[in-house]
Amino acid sequence: MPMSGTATPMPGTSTYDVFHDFRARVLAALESAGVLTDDAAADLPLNAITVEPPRDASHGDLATNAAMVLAKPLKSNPRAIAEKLAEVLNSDAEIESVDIAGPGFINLRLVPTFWRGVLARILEEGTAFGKGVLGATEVLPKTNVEYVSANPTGPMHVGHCRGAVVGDALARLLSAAGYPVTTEYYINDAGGQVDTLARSAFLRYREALGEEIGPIPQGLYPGDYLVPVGKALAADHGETLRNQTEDEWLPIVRRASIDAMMQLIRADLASLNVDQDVFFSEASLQTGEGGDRVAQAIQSLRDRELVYVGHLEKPKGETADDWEEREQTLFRSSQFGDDTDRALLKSDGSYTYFASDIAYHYDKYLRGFTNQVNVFGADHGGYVKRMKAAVTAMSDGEATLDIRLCQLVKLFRAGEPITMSKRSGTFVTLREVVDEVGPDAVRFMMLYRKNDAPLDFDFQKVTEQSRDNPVFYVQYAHARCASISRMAMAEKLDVDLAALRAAPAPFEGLTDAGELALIRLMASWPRILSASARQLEPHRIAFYLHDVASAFHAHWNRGKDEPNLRFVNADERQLSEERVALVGAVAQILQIGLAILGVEAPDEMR
RNA sequence: GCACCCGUAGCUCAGCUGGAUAGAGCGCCGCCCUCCGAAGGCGGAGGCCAGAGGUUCGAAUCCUCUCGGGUGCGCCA
Repeated sequence: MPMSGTATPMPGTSTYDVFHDFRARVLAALESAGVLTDDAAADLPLNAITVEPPRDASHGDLATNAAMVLAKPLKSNPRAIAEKLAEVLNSDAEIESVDIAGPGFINLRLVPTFWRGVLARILEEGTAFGKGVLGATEVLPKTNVEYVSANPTGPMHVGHCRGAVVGDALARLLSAAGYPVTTEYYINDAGGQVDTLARSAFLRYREALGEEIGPIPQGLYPGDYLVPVGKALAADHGETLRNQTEDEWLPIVRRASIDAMMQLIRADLASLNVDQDVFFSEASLQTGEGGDRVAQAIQSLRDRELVYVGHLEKPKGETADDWEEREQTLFRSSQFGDDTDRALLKSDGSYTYFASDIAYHYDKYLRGFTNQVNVFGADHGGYVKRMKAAVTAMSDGEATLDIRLCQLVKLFRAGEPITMSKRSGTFVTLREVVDEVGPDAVRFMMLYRKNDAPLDFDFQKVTEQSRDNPVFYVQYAHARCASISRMAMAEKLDVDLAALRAAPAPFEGLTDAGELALIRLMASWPRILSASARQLEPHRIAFYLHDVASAFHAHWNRGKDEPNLRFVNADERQLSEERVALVGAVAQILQIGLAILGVEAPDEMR
């Protein structure tokens, strides 16, 4: 086997992580160097010891801060510790050189054989490489990712797009890292807006029966998408609804309209390759089999003495000119970090949206989700504290809620901003965007930015086939890999991975710095995946893939000036096979990463 | 007024939850195709990390304040 002795992964780890491996070696070296004694170790900040890639590759392959971290508690100086440590590390056959640099960094350079062994390992793990990194070393909580949750009152618009993509990628990311994940859409089908929807649809129903309805009155939804709903109602119910009172027809029309809107929405989501596991109805919280779940959730807060009747102070904003003081049923969210307590009941005694949402999150907790993640638009930022407060309160701190806010997306066409307004009808739907640029471009661009940074989306740029366009750039790298494999086939190369791995000195032909750099970059994948999942930051995957693509394109181009570096060379069959295997590994990493982003990895882009 | 987010190259943004000389793309300047996909690559110029204090071996990163931009602010959903 290529990996000898100490190179075995950490116990229980299913995927190979160089950084874990060498962190363990550093800790072991600290012991044998006499730096760590059993009784001293307990008090030392061992968790702060990291093994990372150095910022500048010229420093080496790996760097550790161990000496700097330990210097103070051991009342020693970093260099002294580093020197002791270096001596031990130097005896590791897989470490080529140990350098002490800067304030006390220890830089390790590993022997090329080691990196070739890593390549063998990566190829052996295949598309499972990196999978479950976090789950292998700890028990991960049952996780629920809720996203989109747009009101079921019409088709989705671009504003929903980012949340949909981020939520979906987040779920894929967490799942890849080993979390048991369920994705969910919360249907807001209980508020006043669905009654408005029903009245709007009822108008379309009368229209379908031949009535002249004229312009759609203010306050109702004017969109054409309700026309088919009206026709369907006419077909199903004929004249009967028209002769009923609103109390009679409203629930019927509402049900039908919501169902129709959810069909629209789910089709929109499907066009982006988004499909949640669970669609949870807000209305079912009150009318479902479990009785009034909202009342139960409020009761659970009451049991914790977190509900009271009181008054809120007048807010300072401009919005409160018609303020009048009222007595309200309130939740003590301020005990959990919120700015003020929040209302659970309206003055007419009905539940607030917040109360329903508490019940919904309580329900998720009762279903076992102690790790909850919500993706919201930035305009719901004010809602974050109270919701987190509620989850903490109801679960007595057992469950955590993370909320990712997505900032606005600004649309451009060739650098010119596209102004959107519902009034003027220049209102861009999600479907229009996907139809024009395709799901891959939409998804990648939405993920090629931190979710809390605003995003400019230029229709022209994202369809451009050039390196300006990161979607294309990464996909092109994959297509290029595939092209090389085709070339290898044409040359009748027999790339037998098992045989290559089993060779006495696997991949010994891979000696070029560019080849080894690619292996090193690929070796950092588990680290990228775990950091990305821990931080709930799918954009890191996108940037990493861009790095991989860049390193690959760069190396590919070197083959133009130096033909001996080309991957496929008919005269060097063994070497070519090893290189094609390397290319296969690059393609594999790109596939794994793109799958998390939900973007295709095409074999051709002609 | 308060809360949350943001402020990094001319522009758009990364910066691995405190590490070494702060990076990439665009734009600008100069190069590389009888060659595995030039739909690509290489090199150059370009920075007081908004500002001021603080924490420590070490700060773009953490804390405080100031300035500037965004979002939101009693029963809507």
